[in-house]
Amino acid sequence: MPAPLIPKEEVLDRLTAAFRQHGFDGASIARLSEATGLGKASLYHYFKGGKQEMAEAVMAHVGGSFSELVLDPLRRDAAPAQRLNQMILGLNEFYHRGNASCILDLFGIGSAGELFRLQLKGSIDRFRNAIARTLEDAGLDQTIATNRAEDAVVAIQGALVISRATDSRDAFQRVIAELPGRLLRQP
Amino acid sequence: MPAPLIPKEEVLDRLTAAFRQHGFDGASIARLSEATGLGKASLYHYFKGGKQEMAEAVMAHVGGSFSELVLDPLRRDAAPAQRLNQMILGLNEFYHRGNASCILDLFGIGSAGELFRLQLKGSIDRFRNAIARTLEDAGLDQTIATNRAEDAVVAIQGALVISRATDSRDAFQRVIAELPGRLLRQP
DNA sequence: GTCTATAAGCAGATAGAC
DNA sequence: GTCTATCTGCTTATAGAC
Repeated sequence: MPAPLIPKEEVLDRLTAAFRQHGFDGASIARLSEATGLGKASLYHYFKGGKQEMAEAVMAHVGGSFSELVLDPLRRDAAPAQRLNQMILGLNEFYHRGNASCILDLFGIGSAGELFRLQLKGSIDRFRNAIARTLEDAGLDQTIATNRAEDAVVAIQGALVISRATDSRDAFQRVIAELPGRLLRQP
Repeated sequence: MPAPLIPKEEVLDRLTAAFRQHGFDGASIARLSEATGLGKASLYHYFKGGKQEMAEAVMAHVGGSFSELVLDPLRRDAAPAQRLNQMILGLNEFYHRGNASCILDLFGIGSAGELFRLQLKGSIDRFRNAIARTLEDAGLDQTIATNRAEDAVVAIQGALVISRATDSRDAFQRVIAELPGRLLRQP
Protein backbone atom coordinates (compact mmCIF):
# COMPACT_ATOMS: atom_id res chain seq x y z
CA MET A 1 0.00 0.00 0.00
CA PRO A 2 1.61 3.22 -1.20
CA ALA A 3 2.11 6.13 1.17
CA PRO A 4 0.07 9.24 0.51
CA LEU A 5 1.72 11.47 -2.07
CA ILE A 6 1.01 14.61 -0.11
CA PRO A 7 -0.17 15.17 3.47
CA LYS A 8 -3.87 15.82 4.03
CA GLU A 9 -3.04 19.32 5.24
CA GLU A 10 -1.59 20.09 1.82
CA VAL A 11 -4.60 18.54 0.09
CA LEU A 12 -6.88 20.82 2.09
CA ASP A 13 -4.80 23.88 1.24
CA ARG A 14 -5.07 23.12 -2.44
CA LEU A 15 -8.77 22.31 -2.29
CA THR A 16 -9.29 25.60 -0.48
CA ALA A 17 -7.45 27.50 -3.18
CA ALA A 18 -9.52 25.83 -5.89
CA PHE A 19 -12.86 26.53 -4.17
CA ARG A 20 -11.80 30.12 -3.54
CA GLN A 21 -10.93 30.58 -7.19
CA HIS A 22 -13.92 28.90 -8.81
CA GLY A 23 -16.66 28.94 -6.19
CA PHE A 24 -18.56 25.80 -5.20
CA ASP A 25 -20.49 25.20 -8.41
CA GLY A 26 -17.51 26.12 -10.57
CA ALA A 27 -15.11 23.80 -8.79
CA SER A 28 -15.61 20.56 -10.69
CA ILE A 29 -14.14 17.28 -9.45
CA ALA A 30 -11.82 17.34 -12.46
CA ARG A 31 -10.50 20.75 -11.39
CA LEU A 32 -10.17 19.68 -7.76
CA SER A 33 -8.29 16.62 -8.97
CA GLU A 34 -5.93 18.76 -10.99
CA ALA A 35 -5.48 21.25 -8.16
CA THR A 36 -4.52 18.56 -5.66
CA GLY A 37 -2.57 16.37 -8.04
CA LEU A 38 -4.69 13.42 -6.89
CA GLY A 39 -6.85 11.35 -9.21
CA LYS A 40 -10.60 11.59 -8.83
CA ALA A 41 -10.76 8.21 -7.14
CA SER A 42 -8.13 9.26 -4.62
CA LEU A 43 -10.17 12.31 -3.75
CA TYR A 44 -13.18 10.07 -3.15
CA HIS A 45 -11.00 7.85 -1.00
CA TYR A 46 -10.17 10.85 1.21
CA PHE A 47 -13.65 12.30 1.10
CA LYS A 48 -16.27 9.56 0.85
CA GLY A 49 -19.04 12.15 0.92
CA GLY A 50 -17.83 13.56 -2.38
CA LYS A 51 -17.70 17.22 -3.26
CA GLN A 52 -19.92 18.25 -0.37
CA GLU A 53 -17.59 16.60 2.13
CA MET A 54 -14.62 18.26 0.44
CA ALA A 55 -16.30 21.62 0.87
CA GLU A 56 -17.13 20.84 4.50
CA ALA A 57 -13.52 19.90 5.16
CA VAL A 58 -12.41 23.12 3.50
CA MET A 59 -14.81 25.11 5.68
CA ALA A 60 -13.42 23.50 8.82
CA HIS A 61 -9.85 23.96 7.63
CA VAL A 62 -10.38 27.58 6.72
CA GLY A 63 -12.24 28.13 9.98
CA GLY A 64 -9.18 26.91 11.86
CA SER A 65 -6.85 29.28 10.04
CA PHE A 66 -9.26 32.13 10.61
CA SER A 67 -9.43 31.44 14.35
CA GLU A 68 -5.66 31.35 14.57
CA LEU A 69 -4.92 34.39 12.46
CA VAL A 70 -7.86 36.67 13.18
CA LEU A 71 -9.91 35.62 16.20
CA ASP A 72 -7.14 34.60 18.59
CA PRO A 73 -5.39 37.99 18.40
CA LEU A 74 -8.70 39.64 19.31
CA ARG A 75 -9.05 37.45 22.38
CA ARG A 76 -5.57 38.02 23.74
CA ASP A 77 -4.84 39.90 26.93
CA ALA A 78 -3.66 43.17 25.40
CA ALA A 79 -4.87 46.69 24.81
CA PRO A 80 -7.86 46.85 22.42
CA ALA A 81 -6.00 48.96 19.86
CA GLN A 82 -3.16 46.48 19.85
CA ARG A 83 -5.54 43.55 19.45
CA LEU A 84 -7.18 45.26 16.47
CA ASN A 85 -3.82 45.93 14.86
CA GLN A 86 -2.93 42.28 15.24
CA MET A 87 -6.28 41.36 13.68
CA ILE A 88 -5.43 43.52 10.66
CA LEU A 89 -2.17 41.64 10.19
CA GLY A 90 -4.06 38.38 10.45
CA LEU A 91 -6.71 39.49 7.95
CA ASN A 92 -4.02 40.51 5.54
CA GLU A 93 -2.46 37.08 5.67
CA PHE A 94 -5.73 35.15 5.76
CA TYR A 95 -7.04 36.89 2.64
CA HIS A 96 -3.66 36.84 0.87
CA ARG A 97 -3.42 40.63 1.00
CA GLY A 98 -6.81 40.85 -0.72
CA ASN A 99 -6.24 38.29 -3.45
CA ALA A 100 -8.42 35.56 -2.00
CA SER A 101 -12.21 35.49 -1.94
CA CYS A 102 -13.97 34.70 1.30
CA ILE A 103 -15.77 31.41 1.77
CA LEU A 104 -18.58 33.35 3.46
CA ASP A 105 -19.23 34.95 0.11
CA LEU A 106 -18.62 31.97 -2.17
CA PHE A 107 -20.48 29.38 -0.10
CA GLY A 108 -23.51 31.62 0.30
CA ILE A 109 -24.22 31.36 -3.42
CA GLY A 110 -26.17 28.80 -5.40
CA SER A 111 -26.32 25.17 -4.33
CA ALA A 112 -23.71 25.74 -1.63
CA GLY A 113 -26.00 28.29 0.01
CA GLU A 114 -28.54 25.72 1.10
CA LEU A 115 -25.84 23.36 2.34
CA PHE A 116 -23.80 25.77 4.42
CA ARG A 117 -26.08 28.61 5.55
CA LEU A 118 -26.05 27.62 9.22
CA GLN A 119 -22.28 27.36 9.36
CA LEU A 120 -21.91 30.69 7.60
CA LYS A 121 -24.20 32.30 10.14
CA GLY A 122 -22.14 30.84 12.99
CA SER A 123 -18.85 32.03 11.54
CA ILE A 124 -20.13 35.55 11.08
CA ASP A 125 -21.47 35.61 14.63
CA ARG A 126 -18.16 34.51 16.09
CA PHE A 127 -16.24 37.11 14.12
CA ARG A 128 -18.60 39.94 14.98
CA ASN A 129 -18.69 38.98 18.65
CA ALA A 130 -14.90 38.83 18.92
CA ILE A 131 -14.62 42.34 17.52
CA ALA A 132 -17.51 43.62 19.66
CA ARG A 133 -15.87 42.31 22.87
CA THR A 134 -12.68 44.11 21.96
CA LEU A 135 -14.59 47.34 21.41
CA GLU A 136 -16.43 46.93 24.72
CA ASP A 137 -13.07 46.46 26.41
CA ALA A 138 -12.13 49.80 24.88
CA GLY A 139 -15.06 51.34 26.74
CA LEU A 140 -17.65 51.50 23.98
CA ASP A 141 -21.33 51.05 24.68
CA GLN A 142 -22.52 47.54 23.90
CA THR A 143 -24.93 48.49 21.12
CA ILE A 144 -22.39 50.73 19.44
CA ALA A 145 -19.76 48.03 19.76
CA THR A 146 -22.02 45.43 18.16
CA ASN A 147 -22.97 47.72 15.27
CA ARG A 148 -19.42 48.78 14.60
CA ALA A 149 -18.27 45.18 14.74
CA GLU A 150 -20.87 44.31 12.15
CA ASP A 151 -19.70 47.31 10.09
CA ALA A 152 -16.20 45.85 10.17
CA VAL A 153 -17.32 42.43 8.97
CA VAL A 154 -19.38 44.11 6.28
CA ALA A 155 -16.46 46.31 5.19
CA ILE A 156 -14.10 43.36 4.94
CA GLN A 157 -16.51 41.32 2.85
CA GLY A 158 -17.35 44.27 0.63
CA ALA A 159 -13.72 45.16 0.12
CA LEU A 160 -12.99 41.61 -1.01
CA VAL A 161 -15.86 41.73 -3.51
CA ILE A 162 -14.64 45.04 -4.93
CA SER A 163 -11.01 43.94 -5.02
CA ARG A 164 -11.95 40.81 -6.91
CA ALA A 165 -14.22 42.62 -9.35
CA THR A 166 -11.66 45.33 -10.07
CA ASP A 167 -8.71 42.95 -10.03
CA SER A 168 -6.92 45.29 -7.63
CA ARG A 169 -5.99 44.98 -3.99
CA ASP A 170 -6.22 48.72 -3.32
CA ALA A 171 -9.73 48.76 -1.88
CA PHE A 172 -8.97 45.89 0.48
CA GLN A 173 -5.71 47.42 1.66
CA ARG A 174 -7.22 50.83 2.32
CA VAL A 175 -10.28 49.47 4.10
CA ILE A 176 -8.41 47.22 6.51
CA ALA A 177 -5.80 49.89 7.20
CA GLU A 178 -8.54 52.31 8.26
CA LEU A 179 -10.46 49.78 10.32
CA PRO A 180 -8.88 50.30 13.77
CA GLY A 181 -9.38 54.06 13.59
CA ARG A 182 -12.98 53.71 12.46
CA LEU A 183 -13.78 51.17 15.15
CA LEU A 184 -12.25 53.03 18.09
CA ARG A 185 -13.17 56.61 17.22
CA GLN A 186 -15.23 58.69 19.63
CA PRO A 187 -18.06 58.76 20.30
CA MET B 1 -45.43 32.41 -36.69
CA PRO B 2 -46.65 32.59 -33.10
CA ALA B 3 -46.32 35.80 -31.13
CA PRO B 4 -43.84 35.78 -28.27
CA LEU B 5 -45.38 34.37 -25.11
CA ILE B 6 -43.88 37.03 -22.94
CA PRO B 7 -42.14 40.31 -23.76
CA LYS B 8 -38.35 40.33 -23.82
CA GLU B 9 -38.36 42.72 -20.87
CA GLU B 10 -40.10 40.06 -18.79
CA VAL B 11 -37.67 37.39 -20.04
CA LEU B 12 -34.76 39.54 -18.88
CA ASP B 13 -36.36 40.12 -15.48
CA ARG B 14 -36.73 36.38 -14.96
CA LEU B 15 -33.23 35.58 -16.23
CA THR B 16 -31.89 38.21 -13.86
CA ALA B 17 -33.70 36.64 -10.93
CA ALA B 18 -32.36 33.20 -11.81
CA PHE B 19 -28.75 34.40 -12.18
CA ARG B 20 -29.04 36.30 -8.91
CA GLN B 21 -30.29 33.23 -7.12
CA HIS B 22 -27.91 30.64 -8.52
CA GLY B 23 -24.86 32.56 -9.72
CA PHE B 24 -23.45 32.15 -13.21
CA ASP B 25 -22.11 28.61 -12.91
CA GLY B 26 -25.13 27.44 -10.94
CA ALA B 27 -27.65 28.81 -13.41
CA SER B 28 -28.02 25.95 -15.87
CA ILE B 29 -29.91 26.35 -19.14
CA ALA B 30 -32.55 24.01 -17.77
CA ARG B 31 -33.08 26.32 -14.78
CA LEU B 32 -33.11 29.41 -16.96
CA SER B 33 -35.66 27.70 -19.17
CA GLU B 34 -37.83 26.91 -16.17
CA ALA B 35 -37.44 30.43 -14.77
CA THR B 36 -38.53 32.07 -18.02
CA GLY B 37 -41.15 29.54 -19.00
CA LEU B 38 -39.48 29.27 -22.41
CA GLY B 39 -38.10 26.05 -23.82
CA LYS B 40 -34.35 25.75 -24.19
CA ALA B 41 -34.52 26.23 -27.95
CA SER B 42 -36.55 29.42 -27.51
CA LEU B 43 -33.89 30.78 -25.22
CA TYR B 44 -31.27 30.06 -27.87
CA HIS B 45 -33.51 31.77 -30.41
CA TYR B 46 -33.47 34.93 -28.28
CA PHE B 47 -29.82 34.63 -27.31
CA LYS B 48 -27.81 33.03 -30.11
CA GLY B 49 -24.64 33.39 -28.07
CA GLY B 50 -26.00 31.01 -25.47
CA LYS B 51 -25.57 31.39 -21.75
CA GLN B 52 -22.85 34.00 -22.07
CA GLU B 53 -25.09 36.23 -24.17
CA MET B 54 -27.91 35.74 -21.67
CA ALA B 55 -25.60 36.89 -18.91
CA GLU B 56 -24.45 39.87 -20.98
CA ALA B 57 -28.06 40.85 -21.63
CA VAL B 58 -28.77 40.53 -17.92
CA MET B 59 -25.79 42.75 -17.12
CA ALA B 60 -27.03 45.42 -19.52
CA HIS B 61 -30.58 45.11 -18.24
CA VAL B 62 -29.53 45.33 -14.61
CA GLY B 63 -27.20 48.19 -15.45
CA GLY B 64 -30.15 50.09 -16.85
CA SER B 65 -32.24 49.59 -13.72
CA PHE B 66 -29.30 50.59 -11.58
CA SER B 67 -28.79 53.80 -13.50
CA GLU B 68 -32.45 54.68 -13.18
CA LEU B 69 -32.91 53.81 -9.55
CA VAL B 70 -29.53 54.65 -8.04
CA LEU B 71 -27.33 56.77 -10.31
CA ASP B 72 -29.91 59.18 -11.72
CA PRO B 73 -31.03 60.39 -8.28
CA LEU B 74 -27.39 61.15 -7.47
CA ARG B 75 -27.06 63.27 -10.61
CA ARG B 76 -30.17 65.34 -10.09
CA ASP B 77 -30.12 69.02 -9.33
CA ALA B 78 -30.90 68.84 -5.63
CA ALA B 79 -29.16 69.21 -2.30
CA PRO B 80 -26.52 66.50 -1.71
CA ALA B 81 -28.28 65.12 1.37
CA GLN B 82 -31.49 64.83 -0.58
CA ARG B 83 -29.75 63.09 -3.47
CA LEU B 84 -28.22 60.57 -1.07
CA ASN B 85 -31.59 59.88 0.52
CA GLN B 86 -33.06 59.24 -2.90
CA MET B 87 -30.16 56.90 -3.64
CA ILE B 88 -30.98 54.92 -0.49
CA LEU B 89 -34.56 54.48 -1.66
CA GLY B 90 -33.28 53.36 -5.03
CA LEU B 91 -30.81 50.90 -3.49
CA ASN B 92 -33.57 49.45 -1.36
CA GLU B 93 -35.69 48.79 -4.41
CA PHE B 94 -32.83 47.66 -6.65
CA TYR B 95 -31.64 45.07 -4.13
CA HIS B 96 -35.17 44.03 -3.16
CA ARG B 97 -34.71 45.38 0.38
CA GLY B 98 -31.58 43.22 0.74
CA ASN B 99 -32.95 39.98 -0.64
CA ALA B 100 -31.13 40.07 -3.95
CA SER B 101 -27.45 39.41 -4.51
CA CYS B 102 -25.45 41.86 -6.59
CA ILE B 103 -24.24 40.94 -10.04
CA LEU B 104 -20.93 42.61 -9.17
CA ASP B 105 -20.44 39.88 -6.61
CA LEU B 106 -21.86 36.93 -8.54
CA PHE B 107 -20.26 37.67 -11.89
CA GLY B 108 -16.84 38.20 -10.34
CA ILE B 109 -16.67 34.54 -9.38
CA GLY B 110 -15.48 31.53 -11.35
CA SER B 111 -15.88 31.33 -15.10
CA ALA B 112 -17.97 34.53 -15.16
CA GLY B 113 -15.07 36.43 -13.65
CA GLU B 114 -12.91 36.18 -16.74
CA LEU B 115 -15.82 37.08 -19.02
CA PHE B 116 -17.09 40.15 -17.21
CA ARG B 117 -14.21 41.68 -15.25
CA LEU B 118 -13.93 44.80 -17.44
CA GLN B 119 -17.64 45.54 -17.25
CA LEU B 120 -17.63 45.02 -13.49
CA LYS B 121 -14.77 47.48 -13.16
CA GLY B 122 -16.67 50.04 -15.22
CA SER B 123 -19.86 49.68 -13.21
CA ILE B 124 -18.03 50.11 -9.93
CA ASP B 125 -16.26 53.20 -11.25
CA ARG B 126 -19.51 54.81 -12.36
CA PHE B 127 -21.16 54.15 -9.03
CA ARG B 128 -18.25 55.42 -6.97
CA ASN B 129 -17.86 58.52 -9.13
CA ALA B 130 -21.54 59.40 -8.89
CA ILE B 131 -21.36 59.26 -5.10
CA ALA B 132 -18.06 61.14 -5.01
CA ARG B 133 -19.46 64.00 -7.10
CA THR B 134 -22.37 64.31 -4.72
CA LEU B 135 -20.00 64.49 -1.76
CA GLU B 136 -17.86 67.09 -3.50
CA ASP B 137 -21.00 69.12 -4.12
CA ALA B 138 -21.51 68.93 -0.36
CA GLY B 139 -18.14 70.62 0.08
CA LEU B 140 -15.94 67.63 0.86
CA ASP B 141 -12.34 67.47 -0.28
CA GLN B 142 -11.92 65.41 -3.43
CA THR B 143 -9.75 62.71 -1.90
CA ILE B 144 -12.05 62.29 1.08
CA ALA B 145 -15.05 62.23 -1.22
CA THR B 146 -13.50 59.50 -3.38
CA ASN B 147 -12.54 57.37 -0.40
CA ARG B 148 -15.91 57.72 1.28
CA ALA B 149 -17.66 56.91 -1.98
CA GLU B 150 -15.61 53.74 -2.22
CA ASP B 151 -16.47 53.00 1.40
CA ALA B 152 -20.13 53.24 0.49
CA VAL B 153 -19.82 50.85 -2.44
CA VAL B 154 -17.84 48.49 -0.20
CA ALA B 155 -20.43 48.71 2.58
CA ILE B 156 -23.30 47.97 0.23
CA GLN B 157 -21.58 44.93 -1.27
CA GLY B 158 -20.53 43.66 2.12
CA ALA B 159 -23.98 44.12 3.59
CA LEU B 160 -25.46 42.08 0.75
CA VAL B 161 -22.95 39.27 1.36
CA ILE B 162 -23.73 39.22 5.07
CA SER B 163 -27.48 39.45 4.54
CA ARG B 164 -27.38 36.52 2.15
CA ALA B 165 -25.15 34.42 4.40
CA THR B 166 -27.25 35.06 7.49
CA ASP B 167 -30.54 34.89 5.62
CA SER B 168 -31.55 38.19 7.22
CA ARG B 169 -32.06 41.64 5.79
CA ASP B 170 -31.08 43.40 9.03
CA ALA B 171 -27.45 44.13 8.12
CA PHE B 172 -28.41 45.56 4.75
CA GLN B 173 -31.18 47.73 6.18
CA ARG B 174 -29.00 49.14 8.94
CA VAL B 175 -26.03 49.80 6.67
CA ILE B 176 -27.95 51.68 4.00
CA ALA B 177 -29.93 53.66 6.58
CA GLU B 178 -26.69 54.90 8.13
CA LEU B 179 -25.01 55.67 4.81
CA PRO B 180 -26.02 59.34 4.32
CA GLY B 181 -24.87 60.26 7.82
CA ARG B 182 -21.57 58.45 7.41
CA LEU B 183 -20.91 60.01 4.03
CA LEU B 184 -21.70 63.61 4.94
CA ARG B 185 -20.28 63.78 8.47
CA GLN B 186 -17.57 66.34 9.31
CA PRO B 187 -14.71 66.46 8.78
C1' DG C 1 -41.27 31.92 -32.02
C1' DT C 2 -42.31 27.79 -30.19
C1' DC C 3 -41.62 23.07 -29.42
C1' DT C 4 -39.62 17.93 -29.11
C1' DA C 5 -35.76 15.29 -29.86
C1' DT C 6 -31.08 14.66 -29.84
C1' DA C 7 -26.16 15.33 -30.23
C1' DA C 8 -21.62 15.61 -27.86
C1' DG C 9 -19.36 16.34 -23.89
C1' DC C 10 -18.68 17.09 -18.99
C1' DA C 11 -20.57 16.52 -14.35
C1' DG C 12 -20.33 13.70 -9.99
C1' DA C 13 -19.48 9.33 -8.54
C1' DT C 14 -17.91 4.25 -8.51
C1' DA C 15 -15.52 -0.48 -9.57
C1' DG C 16 -11.78 -2.96 -9.29
C1' DA C 17 -6.78 -3.72 -10.39
C1' DC C 18 -2.25 -2.85 -8.43
C1' DG D 1 -3.60 5.01 -1.47
C1' DT D 2 -3.26 5.27 -6.12
C1' DC D 3 -4.67 4.56 -10.64
C1' DT D 4 -7.52 3.66 -15.26
C1' DA D 5 -11.80 2.74 -16.93
C1' DT D 6 -16.49 3.33 -16.68
C1' DC D 7 -21.41 4.45 -15.42
C1' DT D 8 -25.29 7.55 -15.23
C1' DG D 9 -27.19 11.69 -15.59
C1' DC D 10 -27.00 16.45 -16.53
C1' DT D 11 -24.70 20.16 -19.27
C1' DT D 12 -24.59 23.24 -23.27
C1' DA D 13 -26.03 23.53 -27.66
C1' DT D 14 -28.32 22.29 -32.17
C1' DA D 15 -31.67 20.27 -35.77
C1' DG D 16 -35.80 20.45 -37.67
C1' DA D 17 -40.97 20.13 -37.37
C1' DC D 18 -45.02 23.09 -36.60
